[in-house]
Amino acid sequence: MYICIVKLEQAIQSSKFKSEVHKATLNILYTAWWLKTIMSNELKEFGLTHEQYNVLRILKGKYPEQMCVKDIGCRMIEKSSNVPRIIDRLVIKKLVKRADSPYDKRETVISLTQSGITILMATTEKINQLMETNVVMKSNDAAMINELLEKLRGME
Amino acid sequence: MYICIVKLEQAIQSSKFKSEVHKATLNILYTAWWLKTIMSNELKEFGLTHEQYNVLRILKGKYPEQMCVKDIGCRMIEKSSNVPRIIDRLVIKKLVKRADSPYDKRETVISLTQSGITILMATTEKINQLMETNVVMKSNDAAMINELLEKLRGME
DNA sequence: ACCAAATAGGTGTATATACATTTAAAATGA
DNA sequence: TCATTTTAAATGTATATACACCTATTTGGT
Repeated sequence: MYICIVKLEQAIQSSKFKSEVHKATLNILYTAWWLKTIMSNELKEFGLTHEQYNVLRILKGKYPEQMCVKDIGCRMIEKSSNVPRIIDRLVIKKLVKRADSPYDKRETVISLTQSGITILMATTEKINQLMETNVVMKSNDAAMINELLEKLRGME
Repeated sequence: MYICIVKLEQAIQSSKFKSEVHKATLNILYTAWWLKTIMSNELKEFGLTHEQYNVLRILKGKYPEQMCVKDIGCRMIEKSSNVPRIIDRLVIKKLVKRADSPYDKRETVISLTQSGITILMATTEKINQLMETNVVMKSNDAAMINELLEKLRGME
């Protein structure tokens, strides 16, 4: 997998874009794929997928509290992820535990296990290193990206 | 599906980011998901998935020439897409045709059918309208995004 | 209290992603 | 030339995505 290609033109072998706006759309989609690919590459070593890692990180944010499936779903980057089945796989690996909620019998509450915490810490360190060395972004560039992306999603 | 949420903090219900750089990473992933979601919503009307549409557009770029499967794959935004199986579904819908290459018997060459052209034109018009009204991006903002994204993927 | 509506989680299916493997054909090179 | 390597496409499997649908609760109105 060729993840070192920099220019969009090379990456998708095309140089005719309808406009800068059209090119930016493709660039965002391509960069997201690129980011997911280099991250997944590291996660593979830990037997985790990108989405499983996302769920673990979300649980960590509330640890040691438990979270219900819906609240996890609301915090996912990709909203349509099928959280119950991602949790199924984390349960099999004993990284999280599922239990009935005592307050609402419809809810299932999820919590990190000790081994979930351990793998998450090791993984996060690796991912942070990876980002440090592979993603070239100064803080003010990042702030600019954040501003521009939130602007483009806005519609008032 | 709630696609009108603008701020990343609201979108993923989290306000503690390690840094602007970390936030930008999540923002890129979220924005790509957001873009794919609003596009897929339009494509559904035509019975197409985002990836099928991508393949049709790539074929359009060379039309009326044929393209081999590998060349299509090289131009995909998401490189790991499984092109043969995406083509399977386009063949079933009679939007593309598969034929053996006369020059290299390993290759399969793919071409748009008339009905592929027709659906592609109608779809592209719809998608363009959608982008026009939903994606707020001036040309110089887009240029800035392109510059920043290519910079962050660079590693020299 | 009771019924209708909403909500939480889970299940089913088609498609896509990620990765490994297979088969046939071409390219290479001793 | 012939054997090895490389390449193109397809296939197999586990996971994820995008939908629709189902079941058990809870909520809310009357």
